[in-house]
Amino acid sequence: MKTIALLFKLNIIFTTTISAKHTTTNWISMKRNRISIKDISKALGLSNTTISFILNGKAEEMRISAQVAARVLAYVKEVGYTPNYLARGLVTGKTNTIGFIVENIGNPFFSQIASLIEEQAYNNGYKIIYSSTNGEKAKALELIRMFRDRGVDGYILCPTEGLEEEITQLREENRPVVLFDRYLPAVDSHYIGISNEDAMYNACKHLADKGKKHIALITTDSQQTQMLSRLEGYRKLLKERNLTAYILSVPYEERRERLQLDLENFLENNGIIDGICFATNYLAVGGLEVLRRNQIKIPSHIAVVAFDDNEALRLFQPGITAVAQPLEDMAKLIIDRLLIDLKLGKVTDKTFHKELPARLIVRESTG
Amino acid sequence: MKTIALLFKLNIIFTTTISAKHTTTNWISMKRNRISIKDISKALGLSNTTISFILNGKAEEMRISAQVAARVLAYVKEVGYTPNYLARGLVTGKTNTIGFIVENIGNPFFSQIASLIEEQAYNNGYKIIYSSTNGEKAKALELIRMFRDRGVDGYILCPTEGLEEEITQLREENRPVVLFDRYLPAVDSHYIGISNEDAMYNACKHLADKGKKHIALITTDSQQTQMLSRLEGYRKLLKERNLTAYILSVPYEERRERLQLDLENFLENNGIIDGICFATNYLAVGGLEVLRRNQIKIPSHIAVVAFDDNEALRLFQPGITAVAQPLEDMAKLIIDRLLIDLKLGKVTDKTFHKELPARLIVRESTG
DNA sequence: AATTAATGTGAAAACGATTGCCTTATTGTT
DNA sequence: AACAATAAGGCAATCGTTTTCACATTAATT
Repeated sequence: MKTIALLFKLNIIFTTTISAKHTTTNWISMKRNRISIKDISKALGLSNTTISFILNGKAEEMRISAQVAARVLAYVKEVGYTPNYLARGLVTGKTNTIGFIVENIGNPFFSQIASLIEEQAYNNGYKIIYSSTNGEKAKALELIRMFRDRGVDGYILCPTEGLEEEITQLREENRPVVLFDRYLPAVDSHYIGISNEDAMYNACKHLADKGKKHIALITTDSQQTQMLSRLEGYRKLLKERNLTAYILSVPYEERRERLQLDLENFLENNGIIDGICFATNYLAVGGLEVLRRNQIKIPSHIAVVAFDDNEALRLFQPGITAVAQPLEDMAKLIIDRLLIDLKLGKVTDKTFHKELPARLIVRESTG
Repeated sequence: MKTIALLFKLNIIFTTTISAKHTTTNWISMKRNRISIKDISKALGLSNTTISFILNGKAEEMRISAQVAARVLAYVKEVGYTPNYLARGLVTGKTNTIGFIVENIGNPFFSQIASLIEEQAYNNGYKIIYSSTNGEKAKALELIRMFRDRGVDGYILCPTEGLEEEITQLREENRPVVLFDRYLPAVDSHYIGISNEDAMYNACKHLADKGKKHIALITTDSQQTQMLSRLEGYRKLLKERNLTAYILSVPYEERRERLQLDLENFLENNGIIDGICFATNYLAVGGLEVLRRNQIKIPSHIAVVAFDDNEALRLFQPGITAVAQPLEDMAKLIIDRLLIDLKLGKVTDKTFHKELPARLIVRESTG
């Protein structure tokens, strides 16, 4: 027992610090106040070259004397110089920026992996520029081009369908690309994902092993590879157990609006269903709401398995068994792979295509 | 069922362009293949100036003849020229980029608002660079500086404590800043948030109205304004109803690890508690797990209200009443405000300080 | 016819780095 | 003493734009 209560001082701590600086310039221009290499070289009676070499750790290599180097570094620290990345990028063609394109950053799956990728990128000196496609090809294309125009060094993409040409193009231009979550069969590119077929197979198997005979798959009609593989996994299990398939395929474009109604109809028309696999997280969340509204008992009446795990599922009562993707591992592989190409300065010829195993988190204790 | 397969012509479109320049270098360098203004002016027998003016819509203003303009635009479209933003940024000092700093993009509250902000920014021609502070001042400072070095035009910050000087500095340099979720009392800056005190007051009131007499607040020891205000709201209601305060203040730094144990102890030592307000979303999620593990009946034994609404709470059974922040409105206000300063080219003297009302979503039907 | 005023363009200087190639000591060799 | 080799740094071009002037036509004015 500790904590509790406490006095909360409404802190006025900082009032002193605020006033002092920038008294002379009543200028209204911004940016002009930043110190540049030229300022440094002038102040120290050296050349830009020398400063630049020292700043880039090439002092020895370029035979700059240790004293000069020390003097420069000291001065740089003193005046708090930091390089202008735009200028540097202009000449080097590198920006230390990675373009990160997801379907929707508001989706927990993407935001979590984003969080992990961001951290790793950051640790390697890279910043992230991100944007969401909402699954629209047009937006995705626009984003890729915009990123290119801004000189991002590499791309992490959750591709929409129809991006084949553009991605091929990127690779031809020697711009490192890593796809994740899904890939494009017609394009040879690095890809990190999970073994969706196995994962879904296991998920369904779990239901079957619990004695469920009429297992449905709730999915979308999108042709994204991860969805197709999950479908395959479902099919495989059904075939193995000689079960009938019940598939509800919600139109991808209207997945938000239609899910609820479509699912209700589907269940009504297929009263025999006693198990459901949701092929992705938003379907699971929306679907569980429907089940609840219709007072369907889980898992006795219908048992449920969801793809992707997250807070919502973790807290759901009764426990929902879920397929958890190894987010940390994926993030690490993605970044590592991208960094290899980035360091190399060109796209490697052999593409890396890795599918990690997913983990089935069994939650319902009661059968 | 359609698609799949297709033939993707491995386009050789660019091979011509690539060879022409830098023939000497049999370099494998990238980027050199992009067409520049200079290429255009050369090809069309015009000057860079003319091209630039036309491209920037200043053709009329600069009295470029309509025919020339048309010719240039046609050619530009034909060769698919797009400007190099780095070069442009170097001279204009603008990058059309907004730095977006949140506590953790993996947190649904932040990722959802990020999604909304991104969309609005995008519609206004701005891109987002984002990063997470994890609540650490040092990381926040580093990020702000990194963003500055990259020449972002404006900042959207969810500030940690201790950022007063840096933010003041930004404003003095005329760099637009908008804070959200919380603000820094010692700094005069734009801020968009919700009326936390009222929101928490109403949340607690809801519990009190349901007859709860021993209402606890689960919060952190952070001095962030939004947390302090929520505490005030809680205090206000208790005072009004003449109730005793039960406050569990989890150390902010160890909020993940300690919450569960601290909460269990807290409840054990205060068996009389019959209502709980969670001051923020991760506390609610973690806390509800504890309540469930301890088989505490909600709301009959302990009634619960959570701050922030999200999928997890929406799905939780029994329904958990929650304080929902008006994310869309906040996002819109944030962007609008930032755009005003951005268009203006300088920081407006009067700061905008807006607290939107939050909505209490009552969920438990049974009392 | 000469001057002025529009019109349309272009030259060149930024912006702030990076980098290939020089220049000048200084030291070492024979 | 003459010359090469090395050490320590500097010059200036370059990246791709934007933007300030200046210049060259042509049309209009007096």
